[in-house]
This record gives sequence, structure tokens and C-alpha cells, in this order.
Amino acid sequence: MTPADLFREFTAGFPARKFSAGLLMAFIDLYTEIGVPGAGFGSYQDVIARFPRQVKTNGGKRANTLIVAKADGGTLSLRPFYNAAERFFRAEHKRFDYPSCAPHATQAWADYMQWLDALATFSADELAELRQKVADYVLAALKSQAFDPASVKVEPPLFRMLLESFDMTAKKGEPTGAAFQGIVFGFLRADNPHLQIEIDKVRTGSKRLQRVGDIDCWEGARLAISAEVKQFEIKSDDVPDLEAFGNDTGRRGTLGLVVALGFCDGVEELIEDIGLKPISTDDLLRIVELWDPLKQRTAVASLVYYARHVEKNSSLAERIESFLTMASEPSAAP
DNA sequence: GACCGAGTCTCGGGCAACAC
DNA sequence: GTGTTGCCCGAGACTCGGTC
Repeated sequence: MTPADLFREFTAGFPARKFSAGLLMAFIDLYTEIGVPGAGFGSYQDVIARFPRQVKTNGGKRANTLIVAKADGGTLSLRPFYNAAERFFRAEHKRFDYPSCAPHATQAWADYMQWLDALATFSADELAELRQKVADYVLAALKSQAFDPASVKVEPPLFRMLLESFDMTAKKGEPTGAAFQGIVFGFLRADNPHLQIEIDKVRTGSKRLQRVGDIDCWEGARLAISAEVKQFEIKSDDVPDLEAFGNDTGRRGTLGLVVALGFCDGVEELIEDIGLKPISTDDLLRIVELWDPLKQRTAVASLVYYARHVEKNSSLAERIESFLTMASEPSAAP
């Protein structure tokens, strides 16, 4: 069998046994390592006569793979050479269609006795050329699955950008507190798709509407979450005003949130003492950073809905939409 | 003792051969 | 033509020994 014959046989069998490529390369590397090329061997049996096959592993168990004894007393296994070939195709050249089956492949070595016979007669140059042809053949036959970062369209984290950069202070024609209330509504809407979210315009008077907080989240007839939204930094003097809210949510077994731009020193502990959970914009940011773009889009859509259809304030709605347009431009995303 | 590599074994799934 | 069976590839769990 000439190198050309062997290569033809390899290509014919490759579709059914892809691992045969790595096995063939491993045979060549093993023979090269122990100095078979140019040593005048006529067959695999001649090689084994010089480098006896080990039929037991170092642990005394039956060896299924090809292990030979080296002249210096040590042993050499086919497996590391096969591993290297598999790494070459899969890790280095991203041919993930090449099978990950080193144990199975190296156990099948005995199916290729003809190849081992032929390889024993080839020169070093012939072996190197054949090895290169096998590698090239596989690289051409199997498609590269290398990851191209440029091929991935990254959607900007719009809601996070809103939290970080949108000016929440009221502009001309906007009611104070509306921007922040809309953002908290968007946050709760996206974070609680299983709940019905109720919200009204700022300064509507939640008591008058039989509501508990500025934003109420219902699971059927049960109030699951209620939030008081404060577009300012809460001081200790403001805490007594939250007592009734804390009492109401506590009585109902509702998770009561106090969402504010920030809290003065020690105020968060005072709020927790009355059974409420203080959440600052920094807390919101930490949570939103873990959201995927789809969830962020839901929050943004809810904010736009709030500005357009709840608050019905065109000034705020246009300011939000203008911000989103700018933020969506490729150069704007972080 | 933890970690890693080498080796064995088992199992699921695809596919071809075969029986009806 | 369809259902069954068996083979074999491919994947991965598991064990064991060597090394640091």
C-alpha cells in the first residue's frame, strides 16, 4: 500500500468514522516518536518485535488501546497522540463536527492494522506529507465554527442606560416625580411578569383610589408587592410618613418597597425596622445589570407606555423617546 | 490531598438489514 | 411499505495512578 492508496482509503472511510483522521495522525506521530521511519521495518509485526505491545496497563488491567514498550524501558501510548490530534481539529481549528471520542477512537486502533503495516514502511518525509494531507482534508471537509464577535448584533442595555444617564428632574411641562415613577413602574413590570401592575399619574392620591402604594402589583386578589416611589433622597425625618404604608403592607403580608434616589446615613435601617425594603437607584442598577436585553426592552416599553398613556405627558414622552433614539445608536452603547 | 490525564465501561441514538 | 432488531458511532461517567 502506497501513501496515495492509504490516503484514498482514509478519505473513503472518513464520512463513517471521522475519528479515523486523528487515529491516522496518532499512528504517524507514535511511529515517528519511537523512530520507525527509515529503520527498515516491513510491517506492524516488525515494529512490535522491536517495541513490544503492552497488553496490560500500568495498573495491571487489560489494555484496549495501543501501548508499546520503548527501548529505554518506558512505555508509550497511542492516547496522548490522539488527544493532540483531536485538540488540533476541535480546539485550535474550531472543527466541532470532529467527534470528541478519544477513548472510543483509541480502542478502535486494531481495525486499522493495514494502515499500521503500511505506515511502518514509509519514510519520514512520506509520513509527514501524509499527515499534512490528512489534516488539510479534515479542515476542508469540516466547516469551521469559529466564533466571530462581529457577527453578533448586541442590543444596547437601554433600561440600564436610562437608570444611569436619564435626567429625572422635571423639565418644563412635566410633573415632578413622573420620570422616576415611570422608571420604577418599568422595573417592576419587567421584573414581575406574573403579576398585574397598577399605577396612576403622580399626585393622584393612592388612598382616594383605595390603593396601598404608588405602584401595586397583584397576584389575583392578593397584593404581592407595593412600592412607594420618592424622587428625592430620603432623610430620617421622612420615615414617620412611611409608617402607615409599612403597617398596611405588613397587615396584608405584602412585600413593601420604598424606592428612592438615595437614603441618608442610617435611614435604610430605620425603614427596614418598620418592615419595608429600601431600594436606591444604585440597587436598581445592580439588579438591572443582570438582565438580558429582552427584559430591558420590556422595562423600557413599560416606561414609554406610562409616559404616553398613564401620565399622558407629551413633554416627558418625547424626552424619553429622544433619549432612547440616541442611546440606540451604535456608538452610544457601552 | 487535590488535581489531572489516561484508560475502561456504559448508554443513547442513528442507521442499515431483515422479517413480515 | 412498515416495524423490529442489532450494530456501531459518539458522548460522557467513572476509576485509577501519577504528580505536585
